[in-house]
Amino acid sequence: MKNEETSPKRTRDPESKRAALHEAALRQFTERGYEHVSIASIAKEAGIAVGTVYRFYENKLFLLRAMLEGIESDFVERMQADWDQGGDYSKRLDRICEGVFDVAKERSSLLRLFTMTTDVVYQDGGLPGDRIQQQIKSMYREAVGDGAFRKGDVDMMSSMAHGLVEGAIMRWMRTGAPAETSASHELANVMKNGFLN
Amino acid sequence: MKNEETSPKRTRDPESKRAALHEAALRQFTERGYEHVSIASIAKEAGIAVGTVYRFYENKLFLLRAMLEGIESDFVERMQADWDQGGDYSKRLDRICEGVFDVAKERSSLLRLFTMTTDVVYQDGGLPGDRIQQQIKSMYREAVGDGAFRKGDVDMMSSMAHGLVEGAIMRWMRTGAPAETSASHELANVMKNGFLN
Amino acid sequence: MKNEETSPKRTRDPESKRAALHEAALRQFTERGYEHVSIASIAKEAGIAVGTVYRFYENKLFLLRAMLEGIESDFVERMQADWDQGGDYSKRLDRICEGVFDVAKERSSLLRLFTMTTDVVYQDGGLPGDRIQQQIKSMYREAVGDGAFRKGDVDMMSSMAHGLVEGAIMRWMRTGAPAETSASHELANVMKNGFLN
Amino acid sequence: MKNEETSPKRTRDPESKRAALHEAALRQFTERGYEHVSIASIAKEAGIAVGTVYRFYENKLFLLRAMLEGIESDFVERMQADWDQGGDYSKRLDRICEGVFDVAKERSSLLRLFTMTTDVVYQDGGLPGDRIQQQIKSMYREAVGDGAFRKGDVDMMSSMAHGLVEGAIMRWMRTGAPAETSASHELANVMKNGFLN
DNA sequence: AATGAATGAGAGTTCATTCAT
DNA sequence: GATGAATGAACTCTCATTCAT
Repeated sequence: MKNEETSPKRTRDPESKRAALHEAALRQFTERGYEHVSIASIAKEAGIAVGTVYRFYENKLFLLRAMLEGIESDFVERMQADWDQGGDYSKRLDRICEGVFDVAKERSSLLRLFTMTTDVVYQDGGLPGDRIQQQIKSMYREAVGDGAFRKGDVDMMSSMAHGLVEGAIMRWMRTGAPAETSASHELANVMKNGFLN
Repeated sequence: MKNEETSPKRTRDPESKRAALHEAALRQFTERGYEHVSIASIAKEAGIAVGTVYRFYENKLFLLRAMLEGIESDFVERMQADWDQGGDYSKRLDRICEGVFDVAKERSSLLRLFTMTTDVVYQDGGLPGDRIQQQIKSMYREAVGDGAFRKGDVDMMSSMAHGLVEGAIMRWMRTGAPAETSASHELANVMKNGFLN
Repeated sequence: MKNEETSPKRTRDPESKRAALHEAALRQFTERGYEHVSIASIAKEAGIAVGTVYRFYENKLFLLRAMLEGIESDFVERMQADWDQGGDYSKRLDRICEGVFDVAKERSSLLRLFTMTTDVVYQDGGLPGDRIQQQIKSMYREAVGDGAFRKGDVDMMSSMAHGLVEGAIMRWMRTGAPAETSASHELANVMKNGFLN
Repeated sequence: MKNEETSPKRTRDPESKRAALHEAALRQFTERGYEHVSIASIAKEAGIAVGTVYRFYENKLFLLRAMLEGIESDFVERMQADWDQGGDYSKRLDRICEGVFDVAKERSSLLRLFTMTTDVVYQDGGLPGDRIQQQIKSMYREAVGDGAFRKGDVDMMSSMAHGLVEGAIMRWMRTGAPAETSASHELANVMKNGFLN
């Protein structure tokens, strides 16, 4: 069953195909932008037929969404987990800042794609990042209830917090500097000064 | 300003044409997304011929860029002006925060477009917002030199500041709440706590 | 006839599969038109695999032809049988007219399909209906030889007779009115007046 | 302005283009069937660009319909005119039978197409030929009111009359025999015997 | 014999751009 | 300068057919 790349046709297991498809799509979407990438060109790079793409995903947009879906969850879940470890709020912020950089590192290509495709993915008024925003908001509310965070319009405060994190990560993504640990420390500091009582 | 109000279409004045073109393009780009808007449909709404669009702009992308160009400058210039009025840094931050909301308000449609088209405008690695980022960075550097701002990786710090502002404005853009003044106060507070020594 | 009614799908008996195939194809062709029905969708409704369709018929067109083939034979054979019972020509026409409505009734779905697919089935210059036409022609010739039918260009006369029958049946198919018996009487009357000496 | 076929691009008046388009479409639809003809191939034969086809017609089906539209009117109008000349009903039938063969002759290619495309043009339950059918029905009713035609289910009678005419014309279309005059006489005879009192 | 995943040619349609008028 | 008809490359998506399992 170990096909040696000799017979290009009708072989390989579905999951390796899906992986190749994602990989090719990710690379091309990131480099040229969703709208400028054709299914044909993705299929070609992935080594599958055009029709096969449509066995995996109903259409081009669903392909993009499927790829993006994971990353938002990754952030949300990691933040939740870090938060739930408890401890004082300063400690929590430290952990969360570390956590988001971890996820960003692991998923850097996808993250880049995530930030590129605003106008295409969510047409219903939703925005990519909304789930993360929600997560931040609920943590914020809890912390305010505990008297740990400064008061203010919750939506506005959590949106700013979200922007702060995004800014930090975007910066780090572009050059890798400052190193991850240092970056997460700087972020945590500003968060504490900006939002902690 | 000397439009006769008699025949709104077929205006002979080129600048009124350009204005109509921008208006139509802005509306359609914002509503349907750059890629899904055709030159023909913009031209029609603007009351000019397809070919005439190409007298104004070399191609579709140049039209978009031209429209976007202004808004980044508007922010940069306003921030610079507010900054240059001097005074202590806390005062400056107050002014700048007010200023950005002013610009955001005046240019809200364009700003929306600005945040929608990430993947289309800059393919060379540049990002929309880079000029604003630069502006923040240079102000940040100056303030650190004066001992007013906390030290840190300048790129990271200014990128976070940028994110913070963006988050605040995005929030405000989506619902108009909290009211402009209040929003700018909240932003200014977080900025002072987060970045001021 | 030994279907167990237990598991209607995945019958092992090839003929029941063929029947299911025909049934599904008939329904879908009639509803959506030959060209807009996919083999996959027929196979699905019939509860068999796509590949299995190709065990029964070489390709999609052969499937359609096979389905249609039967109905032309049905008409031809019934007309022949009714004619062969002999008696005077007026009686024969009565019988034949009854007969065609009988067949039309039994095979109404197929008949509808038959009238829908003109441009697809016969590309060689033949037309659906040609065999029926031939049958009518040979009966006509015989009746003219006997001095029972009016003379005239045999092809033209039998083609008109064919048209007359078709017109009557089409009318009846669309609404079921007038009732079968009445319809066949009206047809027989016109045939007698029109063609009998 | 008399372009000598020298510059294949961007010339010729719209009507010559539309004519070429119709001609090419008619030929290809007739020969290969609507579904097997691509817009590209029609455009090529017509000497225009694919996109130009879409300037004339919204889509492929509209092209077909536009081509067919005329012929039904031609028949209806001619029948009406012939009928309206008055005289006894026998005379009217003579005239009408001549008339339909005239139209059939003038429009023979279109007529062939008309009879080929049953399943494609009218999806709403209507059938090509329905307007002709209606026309026959209204004439039939009038003649029955005058006591000139045999009584019977009006729908059935007129549908048979329609079938008769169609049968005659189809026959004549296939080989051109018997000659037009003779063909129309035979048709008229059968109509008179079949329907006149 | 039966399956259905895989194929890829080919379809209809769109639209940025050109250029004769 | 302004126009908009014309262009044709390029797109997404479909589906008859094949063939490894």
